[in-house]
Amino acid sequence: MLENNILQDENHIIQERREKLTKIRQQKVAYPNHFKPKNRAFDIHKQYGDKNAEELLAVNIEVTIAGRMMLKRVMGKASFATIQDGQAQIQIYISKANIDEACYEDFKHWDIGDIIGATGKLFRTKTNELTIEVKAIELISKSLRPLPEKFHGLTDQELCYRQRYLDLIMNQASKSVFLNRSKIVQSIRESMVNSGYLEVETPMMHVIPGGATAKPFVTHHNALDMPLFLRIAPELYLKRLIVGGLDRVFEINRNFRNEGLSTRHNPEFTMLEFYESYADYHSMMSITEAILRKAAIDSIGSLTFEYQGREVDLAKKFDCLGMLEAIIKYNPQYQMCDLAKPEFLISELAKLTHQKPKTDILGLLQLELFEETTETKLWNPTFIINYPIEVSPLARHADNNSEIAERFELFVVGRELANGYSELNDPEDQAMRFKKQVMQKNAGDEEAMHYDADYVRALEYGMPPTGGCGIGIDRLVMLLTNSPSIRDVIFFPHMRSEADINS
RNA sequence: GGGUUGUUAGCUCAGUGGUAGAGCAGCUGGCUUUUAACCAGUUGGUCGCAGGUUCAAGUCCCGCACAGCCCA
Repeated sequence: MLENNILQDENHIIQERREKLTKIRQQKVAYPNHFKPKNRAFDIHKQYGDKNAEELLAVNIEVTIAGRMMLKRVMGKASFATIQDGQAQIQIYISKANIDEACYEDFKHWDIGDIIGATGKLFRTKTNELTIEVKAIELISKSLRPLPEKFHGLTDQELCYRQRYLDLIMNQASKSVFLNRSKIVQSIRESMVNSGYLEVETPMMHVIPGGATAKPFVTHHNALDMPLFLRIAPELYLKRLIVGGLDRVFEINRNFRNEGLSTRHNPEFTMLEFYESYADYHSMMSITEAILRKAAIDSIGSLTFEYQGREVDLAKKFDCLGMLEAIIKYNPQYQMCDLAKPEFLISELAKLTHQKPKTDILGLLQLELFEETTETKLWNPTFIINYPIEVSPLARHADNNSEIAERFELFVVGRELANGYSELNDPEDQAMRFKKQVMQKNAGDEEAMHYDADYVRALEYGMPPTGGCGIGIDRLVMLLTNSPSIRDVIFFPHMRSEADINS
C-alpha cells in the first residue's frame, strides 16, 4: 500500500533520474559523505566581489564549495552552472580541457537540483561575473525530483506551504522572511536577558487549561489515564515562578488553540510572555515599546517600514487611549453615555454583525463593539487601556475603580500584537474571578476559564505586585517582514491533509 | 460558517461543446565565456474526485475535496 502511494506521483522524469542513480550506485557510493566545502558563496562574493580580472589572476585564489545546481548551460566542450549554498549563489565554469574527460561526460548528465561539490580558482568571465574555474567536481547527492521551472519558480501558494523545503530552495524572498524571523526572536531574547530576565520553560501539557480564554486541544495520558490539555497560554505557570521568587522570567514558546484557521490564526503559534515583580502595566508598555523597536532595528534595520503598501512608524512614542475613548475617537457617531448602556450596545452590535450578541454583560459588549468598530482602524502602534474587568479575569483592578482592569492591549496595522497587565495578586479576588468564569462556563461559554485551585493556593502564599505581558511572535514577524498571512512566517503551517499522499 | 475565484504535463500557464496545447524541465544530437544560454529533433496527460446533460464535456449542470481572497 505504502509502495503504491509512493509510486503514485512518479513520472518519467523521476524514472530517468532513478536510472541515473542506479548507474551511479554501480560505480561508487551514491550518497557519499566525505566532501568538505571550505568556502561559502556569500563569503566569496563578500571577499572577492570587488576584485577585477587582473587582481584575481594575480592572487590566484582556490576555493572549494558545495551546493545545489540551480542552472546549467552546456556548450559542447565547456559549460557553466550556478551553484546555490546556504546564503548565496555562485557560477562555476567547467571545461573539458581542465578536468578528466569521463568526469565531464558525467557532469553533462547531472541534473538541475543535484547537490555537487567543486574546487577551482576564482576568475572573471568576459561578462565580468565572478566564477570558479573548476579543476575537480563531484556529485554529492543525486536529486530524483525535478525542481520547479527556473524562471517562474514555485508560485503555487499551497505548494509553498505544504513543501516548504521546495519554497526555500526556489524563493529567496521566502528564505529571507525566515532569516528575519530568527533575527527577531534572537533580538527579543537579547532584550529580555539584557533586562535581567531569566528564560524558563513551563509545561506544554496542562491538567487545567488556563491563562487565556480559548478552546484547548485535548489529549490523553495513558499511564495516568487522565485527560491533558495542550496549553493555551503559559501565564499561570510563569506567575507561579514569580511566587517562587524568580522575579523576572520570560518564555518564548508555542501555544495551542483549538479554533479556526485564518490569515492571522494558526492552531499552534509562538508567544513571548514575560513577568516582572514590582512592575505594573505602565512599565510593561515601556518594555514592549523597547522590545519592538530593537526587534525592528535588529531585523530590518529601520523603525519605519511599509506593511502591505502603507507606512508604519515605530519611532514615535506609541499612542495610548482608553478603550471607550478609542471607540469614540474612531467612531464619532457614538457618545460616551451610550457606551455604558447594555441595551444600546446590544442594538448597535446587532446592526453591525446581523446577529444578537451572545452576552448581556456590559464589559463584554463594550469589548465586542471595540472589536467591531475600532480595532482595524488602529494602524500605527496604539496601546488601548482601561479594559472592563469582566474580560480580564487575571488582571488587577484599578485602585479607584473596581470595574476597570489595569490592562493594555497593543494594536498595530489593525491587529492585536500584545496584551499585558498589572497582575492580580489578591488571592481572594482571584478566587472570586475564577468562580465567575466557572459560572460563565456552566452557562455555555466554552472559552471561559476553569477554577485553578493550585494557582489560587500559590497566590495565597503571597505574590509580589507584578507586571506581565504577552507578545505574539508570529504577528510581529508578519509586521516586520511585510507578510500578509501567518502562514508566510511559520515554516510548516497547519494545512488540511493532502487527499492522495498519506491516505 | 457564508460568499467568491481557482485546480489542465514535474513547474509556469493557454485552451470558443467537436483529435489535449506552449514555454521551461527531461531525452537525443550540435556548440570552448554562458547568464532564464542558444539551435534541431523528441518523450511525457486519470484535464482535482464523483455523478449528470449531450451524438459529443477540460469546456455546461450538481455534489465533494483542497487551496487563495473577502466577510463573519
